[in-house]
Amino acid sequence: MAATSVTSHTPPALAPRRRPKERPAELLKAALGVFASKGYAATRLDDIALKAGVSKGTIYLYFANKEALFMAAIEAGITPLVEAVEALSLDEERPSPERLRAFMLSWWSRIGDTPLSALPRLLVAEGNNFPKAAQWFHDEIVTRVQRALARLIETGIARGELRAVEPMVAARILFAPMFAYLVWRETFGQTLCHLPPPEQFFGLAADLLLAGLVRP
Amino acid sequence: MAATSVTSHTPPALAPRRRPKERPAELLKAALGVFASKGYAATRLDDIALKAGVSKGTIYLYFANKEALFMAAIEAGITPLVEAVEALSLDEERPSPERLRAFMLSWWSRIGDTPLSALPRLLVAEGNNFPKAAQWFHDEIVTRVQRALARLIETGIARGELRAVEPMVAARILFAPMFAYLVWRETFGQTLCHLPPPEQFFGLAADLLLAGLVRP
Amino acid sequence: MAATSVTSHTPPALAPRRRPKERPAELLKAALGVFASKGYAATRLDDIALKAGVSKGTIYLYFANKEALFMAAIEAGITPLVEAVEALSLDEERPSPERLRAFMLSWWSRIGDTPLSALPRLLVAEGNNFPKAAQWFHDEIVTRVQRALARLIETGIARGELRAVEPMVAARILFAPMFAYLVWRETFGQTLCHLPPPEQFFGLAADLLLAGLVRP
Amino acid sequence: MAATSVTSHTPPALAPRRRPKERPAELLKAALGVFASKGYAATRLDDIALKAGVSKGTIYLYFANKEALFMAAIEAGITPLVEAVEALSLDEERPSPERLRAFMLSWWSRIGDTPLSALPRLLVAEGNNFPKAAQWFHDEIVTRVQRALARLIETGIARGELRAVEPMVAARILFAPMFAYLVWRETFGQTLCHLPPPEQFFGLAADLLLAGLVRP
DNA sequence: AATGAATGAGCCTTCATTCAT
DNA sequence: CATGAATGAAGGCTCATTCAT
Repeated sequence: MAATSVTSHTPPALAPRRRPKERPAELLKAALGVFASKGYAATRLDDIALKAGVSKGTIYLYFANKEALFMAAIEAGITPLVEAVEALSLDEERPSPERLRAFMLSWWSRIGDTPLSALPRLLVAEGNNFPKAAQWFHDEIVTRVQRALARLIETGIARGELRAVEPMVAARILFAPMFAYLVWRETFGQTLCHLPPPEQFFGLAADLLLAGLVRP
Repeated sequence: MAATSVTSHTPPALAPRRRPKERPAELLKAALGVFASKGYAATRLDDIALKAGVSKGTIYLYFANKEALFMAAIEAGITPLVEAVEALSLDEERPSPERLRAFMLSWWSRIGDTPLSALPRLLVAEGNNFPKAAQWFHDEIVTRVQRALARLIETGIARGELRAVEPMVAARILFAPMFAYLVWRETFGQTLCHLPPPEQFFGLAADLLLAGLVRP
Repeated sequence: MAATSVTSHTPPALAPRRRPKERPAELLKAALGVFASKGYAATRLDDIALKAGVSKGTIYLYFANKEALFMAAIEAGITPLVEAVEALSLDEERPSPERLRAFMLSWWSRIGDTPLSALPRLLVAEGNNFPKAAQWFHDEIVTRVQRALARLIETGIARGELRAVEPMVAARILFAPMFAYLVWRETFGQTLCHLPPPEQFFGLAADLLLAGLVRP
Repeated sequence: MAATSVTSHTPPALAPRRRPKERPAELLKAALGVFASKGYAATRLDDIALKAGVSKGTIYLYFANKEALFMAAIEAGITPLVEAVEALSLDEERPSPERLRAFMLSWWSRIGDTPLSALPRLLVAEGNNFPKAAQWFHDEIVTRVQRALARLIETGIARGELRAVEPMVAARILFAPMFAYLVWRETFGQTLCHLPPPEQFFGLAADLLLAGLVRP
């Protein structure tokens, strides 16, 4: 009837499972996992589809293209990360040194030791290729943690518990061990690079830094 | 046709002629630059060839394939980094607190503030895809810095200048601000993320951490 | 809650409800429109479904596949075209020159100036990919118009009104302006290609051609 | 060394033949052939590459993408077509009726009966999808033929050989049989649609139309 | 009957790799 | 040594087709 090669489509084979409402979230979760593990360019949509238990074409029912999926996955990762950051221990009743120590430890248990920890390394890796995403991550997460720490320090100074230091700079410094420990573990693996256990690391970090912060 | 003397007088002309001996090094430099900026998968050999002022085929005269070029570029970046690390200030004569402060500042001026700073971020980004390279970088660089710091601390403890802390763990903690500051600047840019100037940052970092280390 | 009578009074509402019997025809109409506008390969079933106000899957309730839909759309277009051709002015009473002129003008008003005009161009475009359809169109439409013209000429010759020419060849020649005008307008647009208005074009065409046909 | 699936390229196999200077023209010729036969959307770059004796990737060394190749192929087809049109018989010495007849016949031998004849049908088919190309074709070819015919008619009128008719409209009408015969043959095939031989067709067409044009 | 989510083959496009010059 | 034309495998994306609901 028709010319050769103009029409020649073969039908699907296996039965599809339908969960339209959950699909986007499942896809985003799978996407974030693969992106975080391989990076943007090395990730094939096939991998994501496979991980999500879905065919490649399904992705395009929910996302315009690879980049849109990436950005959405970042967003889907940032949201709970923001929540986790906001939930970090900030008990105002306790003295400042205790609060700082608790903040560090709760950072680890609520973020560092969870799947949320994949995001920071991903954004460090893709920061150059996706400046918008990097900026966004910085504004939403890094800045937020830093501000929480800075407020904690300011309160401590106001209460006379801490020395008068520049709060935003000190906050960066307090944040550095938290960030570095997480990135190291994500990049090199806990054991491969002989990272001390988190309790020991954050315990000593708090000891050392607080000694400098606390008013004699 | 013309008198021999006439033509033979024409000088060797402006023939600076490329020096094949330097080719590999030029390629590696270009490669490291592009890899560090875009990551492994997003880097095209065309880009590297263009940056090196060479044709794409030339790369294959010196390297077996993209991966070999990548590994060689990493190696070519690690070597001067190791040298820079070894050259970090370790003046044994001065008291320990001064030595630590000097170490931090010389880290910044000799590494953080130089093109060498591109490498750590690249390896954080590609750690998952090239575990061998990551391990290698960790062993050669991270461990080396850490050991230098640990030795410094051990000496300080032995001299009675510093409190008795676990040197390797304390070294990690001291290294964290150095590492974090560098990664932040590479990823988000000095100004975009409102990073304090290095002197202020490392100055306060040394103050705080030393307060915890120094024996009262 | 509310009185039964109140709610039960609400009328059967505005439920004009689709009439499944007309579905296939609506689909064919939509299909022909899109196929004619974009060609077979560039047409997506989505477009057709959208235009028909139906979901994509519905198409498969009535047609085996895209090709079957295409052929059916062609057929659905050919049928009224055949009818229109058969209805073209053939008043045997009038003298042959008048009959020819009337034939041309009624071609334009009954076919050229209606949606039926989309079909010829579509078949010119897809003739190579769908030779069966092309042959079919030619046999049903082109040949029919030609035969009508040829009969008209034969009668005129028999009556002594027209010169003795090969009727089938002369018919082709008379058909050429009709066909060309239609294709030009469909392809380039009436105004974009500065086509003269149909009355002028067909008037002059009839003048010129009849001068050659009519017996001096 | 590297992570699985990050790098896994296999080398080419067969020896490439190098004719860089002739490549673009070969590609354009092959492309025009396939596009004209199947239409834009149904044409696969593989087909073109195969026909040009080249691999698919080679196309992208010379053309940005499928559409650019299409437009370039059109252009490559239009150029010789314009030349052929300009070379159509316009011998001013002979009387106008002879000139018109010669014009028609030379149209057929120089264009209709050559590979150049593929282009008009292609542009009729793709006119809706590529309006720019259609407009271009119309301005370059259709208008040019029409103007040549119109000038011929004007001269004939000025010489008193032809009746006073609107030259541009009459030109369209004279062009119609030429255009229609070509499109019919391209679409339905010479024999399949019982097209009379060109000499007979154009001979009678000239007879009929000239009878209307020539001054009694 | 109708829907629309899901599928997967296929096509355009890229790019690491090769090789004749 | 160096080039750059050529290759072809792979990946992003589309869309005809199916099927559970």
